[in-house]
Amino acid sequence: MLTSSEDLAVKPKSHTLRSIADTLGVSTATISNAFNRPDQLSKSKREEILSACQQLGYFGPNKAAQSLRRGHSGIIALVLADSIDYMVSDPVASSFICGVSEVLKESHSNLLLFSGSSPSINSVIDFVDGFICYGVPRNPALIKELAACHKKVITVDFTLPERPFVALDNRTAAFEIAMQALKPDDRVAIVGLRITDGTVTSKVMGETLIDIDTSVSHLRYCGYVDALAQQGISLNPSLIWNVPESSQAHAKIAALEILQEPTLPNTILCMSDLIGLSVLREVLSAGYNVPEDVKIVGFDGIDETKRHHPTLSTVFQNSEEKGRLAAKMFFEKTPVSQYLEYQLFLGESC
Amino acid sequence: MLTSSEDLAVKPKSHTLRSIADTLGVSTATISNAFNRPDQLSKSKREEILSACQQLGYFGPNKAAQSLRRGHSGIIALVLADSIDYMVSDPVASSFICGVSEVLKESHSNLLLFSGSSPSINSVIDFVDGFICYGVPRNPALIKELAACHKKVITVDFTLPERPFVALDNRTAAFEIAMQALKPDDRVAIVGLRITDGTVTSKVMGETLIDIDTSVSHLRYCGYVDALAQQGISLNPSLIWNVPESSQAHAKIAALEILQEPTLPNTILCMSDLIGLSVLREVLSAGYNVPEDVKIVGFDGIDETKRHHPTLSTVFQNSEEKGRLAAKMFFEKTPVSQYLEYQLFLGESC
DNA sequence: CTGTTAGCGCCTTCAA
DNA sequence: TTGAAGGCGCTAACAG
Repeated sequence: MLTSSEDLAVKPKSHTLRSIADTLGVSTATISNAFNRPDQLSKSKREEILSACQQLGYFGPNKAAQSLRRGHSGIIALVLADSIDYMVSDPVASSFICGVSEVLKESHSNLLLFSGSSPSINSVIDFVDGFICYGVPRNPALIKELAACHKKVITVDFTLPERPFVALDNRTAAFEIAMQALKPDDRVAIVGLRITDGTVTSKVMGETLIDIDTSVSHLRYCGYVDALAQQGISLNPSLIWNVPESSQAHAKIAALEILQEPTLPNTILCMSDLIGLSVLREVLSAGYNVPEDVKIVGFDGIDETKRHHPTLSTVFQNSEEKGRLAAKMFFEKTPVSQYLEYQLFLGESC
Repeated sequence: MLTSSEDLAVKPKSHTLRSIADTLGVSTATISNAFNRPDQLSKSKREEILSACQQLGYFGPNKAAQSLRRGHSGIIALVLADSIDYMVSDPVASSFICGVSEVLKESHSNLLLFSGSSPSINSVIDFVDGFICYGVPRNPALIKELAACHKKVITVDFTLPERPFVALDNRTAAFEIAMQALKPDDRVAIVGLRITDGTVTSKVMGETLIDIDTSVSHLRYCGYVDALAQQGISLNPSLIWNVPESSQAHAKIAALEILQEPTLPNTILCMSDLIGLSVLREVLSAGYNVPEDVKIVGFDGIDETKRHHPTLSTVFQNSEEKGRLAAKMFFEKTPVSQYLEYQLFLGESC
């Protein structure tokens, strides 16, 4: 009596497989099996053990030890292109995250959010079963690490040698939407999203464009240029801006600079809807008419474009579905790369 | 020569502390010390080892093993009130996540996103160093688990016995903003956010309100009721709605129902800005004037309220700062609970 | 169906 | 300064 009440009082420490086995008078394997391999012991014994554990406050084998032993944890890292704070507030990125998390939930896996500007994936690599990589990581070192990494890696909207990916055909989509907007003799400006490594909004001019051939920015840029060529329009190299992230604030700067140009471009190709909407607002509030004076094209198809008037012409992509695809792909034995469907949306902006 | 090139070719397997120690001809402790305790060996030896490891492609001790041994991982779980897909798209929640992630980055910790509707925290408890809990978890079982859990737990916007928390004084804030809006003889409706456990938007009527005394919903409700009492206004119990999550879609349903009421309320107290804005839109598009016919109050102070006209009266809280506070608190040895500042914002909606 | 054992990869006294 | 050894808590063969 005394002893047992003392035991209780003195036990703030948590149980282990071993300690439980001892107090229940069975071997550790039996406890382990009770939790992990129902077929290895009688149903009655199993239930007996499980309920005893419940009573004792033991909720199953330690996951960290389990992960060490088994070599997998059920945690999947989602590597965002940029810092988490930025990505979470981007509607396109957060839709993607939603899609991923939906599938992970079904698979009883957990989501580790990892920033693409972190110094190295090594701080988590041993904890996770692999990586879903959303966009080219801001830190180029991560690209190499992910390429070399021994764990499963799925890339999204860019490619890595030998790795399965899910992506939009950004080049074709950009080409097609631009073709809808462009007329011969248009004076065109491009507002690029992360087409250089610059961290402030500015004209691109001499700067070298970001060098990942398969990056979203590169492909959309090529698509726009393809369309210009097709229409026989020459692009004035001084009318290309770069914004480092898809936000109102950055885009507004570019928009204001465009409005300062000696001759106003009459067509502005933007690499995201957030940028497109921002440019649209500024152009309107400067007193111009859209699309009569200026035509504007966005990209992504975020909800806000539908609520806003004039509506923005854009490429609609289902980011949530993209997330689901990437996550499902993660769990396939032999994943095969996929392109995501998209739709052109012809709005009132051109 | 031959052997070394063969070695290289045959080595797809990754290194361990042991294997590295062997090939370098030192003990495992030395390698471990080189990475973890620079003071335990000569600077020169350390650098020699580190660069050899670099060469070999060994990037330091396995984190999973380290975590098992040391008992901590550098991973912190952020338990969201609801499913991840929903929370990420809520501007208030995502600002909070931003704040948290910002501090975690500085502390070189990683963020595990965990859904409040998960069946149990046990699936991650052994991987993480503790929990930051944003709002009352949808699954009540988690509340108990978190209360009993042996790891560090910080709660946000609700409390758990003996656990440090960061919160807004929701009751006072709700009281104050309601006092600004209310006039004696107002006919008041309340659109509550998760004030019951219902999963669809509907009138509350007989249903019991959510029973966590310290929950946001409960406190805001009390604050509104306090203000009504103060003004001598009686609340018609059939004019209380519950929306299960702060989204346009759900709020719209409540708004439309309110507009169907035989006598239109002239003051609508909403428990979030997303709800408030949605109600505002519906009221306007039904042809009523704001605030002449109907006054509307929101809560949170999200960006969109400033861009929208008429502007919404609301309580502004800095969610990002809240996130930072919670994360900082997590790292303190003896954290002390804190209340977050807030500001009343008097808009054109009342 | 149950128990024994050898590690998973590491850290940390302790002795040399 | 370095090396040897005992676990951290668990799982998967293998015996019994």
